[in-house]
Parts: sequence; C-alpha cells; structure tokens
Amino acid sequence: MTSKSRVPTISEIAERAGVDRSSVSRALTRPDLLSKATVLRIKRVAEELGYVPNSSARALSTGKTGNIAFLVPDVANPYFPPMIRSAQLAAENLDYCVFLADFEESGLKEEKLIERFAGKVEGVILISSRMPEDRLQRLAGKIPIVLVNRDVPGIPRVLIDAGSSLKQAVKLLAHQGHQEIAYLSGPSVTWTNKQRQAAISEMTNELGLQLVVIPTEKPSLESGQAVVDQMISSGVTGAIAFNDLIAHGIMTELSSRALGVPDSFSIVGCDNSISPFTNPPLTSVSNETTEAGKIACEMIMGLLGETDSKNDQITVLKTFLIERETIGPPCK
Amino acid sequence: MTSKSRVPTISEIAERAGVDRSSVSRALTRPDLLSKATVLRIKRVAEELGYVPNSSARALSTGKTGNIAFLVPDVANPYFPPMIRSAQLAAENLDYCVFLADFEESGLKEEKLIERFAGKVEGVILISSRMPEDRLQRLAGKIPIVLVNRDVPGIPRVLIDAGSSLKQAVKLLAHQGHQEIAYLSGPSVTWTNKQRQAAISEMTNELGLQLVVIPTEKPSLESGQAVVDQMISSGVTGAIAFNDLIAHGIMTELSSRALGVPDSFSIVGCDNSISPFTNPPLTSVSNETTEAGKIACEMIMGLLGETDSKNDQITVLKTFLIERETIGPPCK
DNA sequence: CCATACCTTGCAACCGGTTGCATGTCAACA
DNA sequence: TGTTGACATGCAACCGGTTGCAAGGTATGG
Repeated sequence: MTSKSRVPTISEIAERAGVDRSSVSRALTRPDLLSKATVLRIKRVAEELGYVPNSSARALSTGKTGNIAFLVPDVANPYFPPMIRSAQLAAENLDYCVFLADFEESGLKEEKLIERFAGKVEGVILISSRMPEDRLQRLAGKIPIVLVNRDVPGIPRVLIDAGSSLKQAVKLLAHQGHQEIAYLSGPSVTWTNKQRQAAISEMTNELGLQLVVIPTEKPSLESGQAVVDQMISSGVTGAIAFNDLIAHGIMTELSSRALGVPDSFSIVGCDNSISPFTNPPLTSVSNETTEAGKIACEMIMGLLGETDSKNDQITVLKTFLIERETIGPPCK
Repeated sequence: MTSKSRVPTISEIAERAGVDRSSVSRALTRPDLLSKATVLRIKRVAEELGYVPNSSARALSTGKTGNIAFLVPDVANPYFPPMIRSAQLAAENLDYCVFLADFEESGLKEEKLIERFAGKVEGVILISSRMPEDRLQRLAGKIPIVLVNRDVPGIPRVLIDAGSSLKQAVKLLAHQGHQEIAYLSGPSVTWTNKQRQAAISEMTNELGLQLVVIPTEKPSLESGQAVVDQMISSGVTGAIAFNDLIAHGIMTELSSRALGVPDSFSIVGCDNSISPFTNPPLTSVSNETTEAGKIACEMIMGLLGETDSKNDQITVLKTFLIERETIGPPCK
C-alpha cells in the first residue's frame, strides 16, 4: 500500500470500463446523453477507483471555476462573521466554494487581493469596499462584482439601511430630554458611516438638538474606550455609536470610572452584534447581515450567466430599533 | 469599447511579441532562462494587454492550485476569526489563497466539505475537527492535513494547552475558600473540551474540591444563560466555563437576576475572546489562536513538498491565566 | 423492405498554460 | 581556425477534463 497513490483520471476509468474518455465525462456530467447501462457501469468503476474530478481541468475547459471570493474589511469584527456564514452557505447550496480574505480596512490591500483572486473566481463580493469608485467600476467591467454596504451606480449592491432606526433613536433621546448628543463615528470613508451620520444629523437638525461628531480610530472596543474622555468633556448627555463594539467600549470605560449607564450617560449602539449581552443590555439597531450575505451571494450567482456588465439592481434591507436598557433621562 | 473583452492568453502575447508561447511562459515564470531583452519585451506586451495568467491552466499543468482550505466549526464564534485572519495572512505571504468553510460543529458536514475541496486545494487545515480518528487518518493519506486542537497520532497538529492555566484557576478558587465548583463544559466530542475538563478534574481531586460538570448545548452566550438555573441549584459557589461566551452568558443571566459577580458567584472564562470587555472584566485564560493559525499554515506549507504521508510533528502552545475581577470569596 | 430519425458512442480538437528536448547562435579557448 | 560549451529559443507533448461532429446501430413509419 503506497501512500503516494496517484489519483485516478477519466482515462483510467475509460480503460477499465472499455469506453472512450468522452463517455466517462458524459456519464459524470450529462448522463442523459448515454444509455442507462453504460452510465451505471462507468459510475461503478469511478466509485471503485475513488475517482474525484480534477477541478482545474474542468475549470480550464468549461471556463467555470465554481469559486467566488468574499472580501471583508476585518474578519474579527463580529459584524461580519454571520454574513460570511450565510453567504458561504448559499454558495455551497449551488456547489460553489468561497475564498475568504481580510483586507484590513485598506482599499489598496483590497485591490491587491482582488487581483490575486481574479483568475480563480467567477465573481467577487465586496463588503464595505474602500476602493475608489472609478476603480470599482473598471473592475466591474472585467469580473462580476456585488457590493454590500457600498453604493456605486452601475454595480449591483445590497445596502443595509440603519438610517431610519437611528433617526428613531435620536427621537427617543430627544423625548427623554437630551439636548446635546454625540455620534461616535466609524471609518469615515465607508458608505455605512456616511449614511448613519447623515441620518442622525438630519434628525438632530429637525429636532433642534446639538450634535457632536467624535471620530474613532477603528470600529472596535478599544477605540470606544479611547474616546470616552472626549465624549465626557464635550458635554453631551447621550451618544449613538457607529456600532456595538464602540458602544460597548464606552460602557466598559464608563463602568471602570464608576459611571453607570443609563444613569450618567445614555448610549445607543448599532448592528445588534453583541448588544443583547452587554451589561446593561444595549439599545441597538437590528442587524440584517445574515440576510445581506445570502442576497449578495444570490446576486452574484445571477450575474454569472449574464453577458453585459451593466446591471444596476439594488436591494435595500430595512432595520429596526431594538430598545433595551441604555437610554434614560439626561444626567445633568 | 465592448464590455465582453476576452482575456488575453500567452498565445496573443507570443504573437504580439514575435516569440513562441513557451518563451512567454518562461518570461513570466522563469525569466532567468531567457535573455534580459526578451523578458523585458514580453513583459511589456503582457502589461499592455493586461495579461492575467489563467490559474486553472497553470494548476492543471503544474499540479499546484495555490489554494488551501480552512475549516472551522463556527465562524461566528469569536474564538476563530483571529485564527482565520492570521492563517490567511500567512498563506497570502506565500502566494496562497484560502477557502473558508464553516462545518457547523458537525463531523458529517466537515467530511462533505473536505470532499468538495479535495480537488481544489493542496492542503486542509481543520480546526477542532469532529471527524472520527480513522477517517481522519485515511484522509491524511490522500491530502496533507493539519489539525488544530485535535490530537490524532500521525497527523501534524497544533494544540493550545489551556490545562495548566485552568488548574491555576482552580487553585485560585480554592485559595479563596471555594469548596464546590462547576465546570460548564463545551462540545463533548472535542479535544479541547476533554483536555480542559480533565485538567480541572485533576486539580479539584488533588485539592479535595467537589466538581460538578454541567454540560451546555453549544459554546455560546445563549447556552450560558440557559444553564444558570442548573448551576445555582447545584449548590456551587464558583464556576469555570469552557469559554468566554458561556461565562459571559452566565454573567448576563445572573445580572438580570440581580446577582452580582463575584459577590454571588465567582466565574472564570477561557480563551480571552471577550473577557477584557465584560462587566466586570472576566478572569480568563489567554488565547493563542493567532499564533496557532499562523503555525498551522506554516505547517501545511511545509507538508506540501513532502512525499511520505507520515509526519508526526506536534506543536503545543502554552497559555496563562489572566486574573481580572470575577473571582472572590464564596457567597455562602 | 427501405428510408428516416433518433439514440448511443467514439474521434479529435480544444481550454491555457508548462516543460523536456532539440536546435541554433555565439563566444571562448586551444 | 576548429572545437566546445553556454546560452537563448522553438517544437511538441502533456496536464485532465469537455464538446462539436460524425458514424454506427436500432427503431419507426410508410
């Protein structure tokens, strides 16, 4: 028993079964073209030999790799894994395999990765892309692309709209009596952040509230902790964070200073990633990432058959505010 | 400008540059075999045409796909993403692409996925594999495999040893006066859980403590919340959880019943995934997943050149206990 | 009983690279 | 000046499938 057992090819099956290679190929991919008996015989031989089709060869002749790429800004951000999972599941059901890559919030790295994947995949799903619009459009002409949380005309995209929920959060804060609130912003280049900030700004204007925008380094727990000083000194009594991670970081830091939530500050998160499990449970915006991943995957599959590259379909997923225990009346 | 621009092949470059296809191939992969001038000319033409090598074709003739697969039980478990990231980064540096798949804690699904990837990758990294030992060994004879947190003789593996840290945690609890403690166990089939439970059991025996093992449904926040009743009624005064998620779930549930930590119960987590950010900060065991991912990736790369399938290298990563604020004297 | 159509299968080209071998060129050395 | 060897490049086979076309066989209908 040699450990270096060569993998069987259709040629060997063909020989064993006394047919041509083409018949083996047909038996395995288009059995309707052959007689029942032949298909059965060939399949049995294939089984015996433990045949596994060489996917490089198949890809070469058909032009279809059966792979897609899924690029995220940061795998470790809990916002993304559910999306990764659902997209992968959807792909799997259609017999596709998915490459995952982390572009570390960098548009340059993103581009490099796409280049590397170019020959290996039939399409690319980009989450929160940081690439400039023109380069994205150029790229979309060469390979099917679907964007999630990035709005570029002419490229199919799915957008998770947290805007209306955040407006509602602002209303809620106003209703409790808050006059000045902060927005702890996320990555400034992202569509997500722009959209969230715009929605909040719009509503604070409408209600006559003061809005202080405080940028964070990264959408992470650590960054949330880091901006607490700034938040306190800004004089606000409530804050909406770009995401749950930042919100949780703030709560942790406040807690370490013996400042309770919502007694000393009201805090609202976004994405509902870890909000059910903070202490106290964080008011946040529902997270449609699972749905988004699935839809993005289905979109890209739909694109594969198409010939023209102009496709402007756009799906917007609605969110809703989940009220928990981190909003109260202002402290001062 | 047609959107359906065919991708250029070496043949077109060859024609444009007035050389044979083989020279183009050499210019791109083994430029030392050609004259400086020719290489330059060919490369310029390739650049002009925006040539991208067809990796299926390359894979077919070389037998190397340049891909590996990375299988995890649950992408959404925060334990894994850092490992995914570091493995992918390591792979990237060696010009490899990585497929990611989630086998949903199921050995069957795991096996199916491996089969699907079989022809597309040069090696597979399995995290916390659920497959039976004999099947793993058979598989390892057909394709290079590296295991993480699974101990099967004959298959290269990297193990994260939380045992000594957990023993230390038991000592700490004993030192505070706890007589009866619980272990909230993880997936029973995993090496990780067995190892952790064995270590804890060994130390409680040694110190003469009572140990109650309470199984959890999944290593998740929800499961942690679900076992709190059981934990309370078991009469223990402290608990060590299989991971931070379970520990955090317990803390959340206790908190919702107005039971404080460590005043009413002492809690210890494991993996240090979210423990720095719980309220109060959770005492936990350091997490060497980033290192593990990197090492696993390097291991598999080392395997690719090898001819024989017997390779028993094993790397054990040491952990340490991170003391925070969830251990105190027993309540009753 | 012959013509026609369909069903089954083989032949051979093709997908786009890589690589062993042969050929040709030129310089160095005797 | 002839020989030798190094270097540069072309030729052609090969990797393992897929697929258009054609040939042979069988059934069907007139």
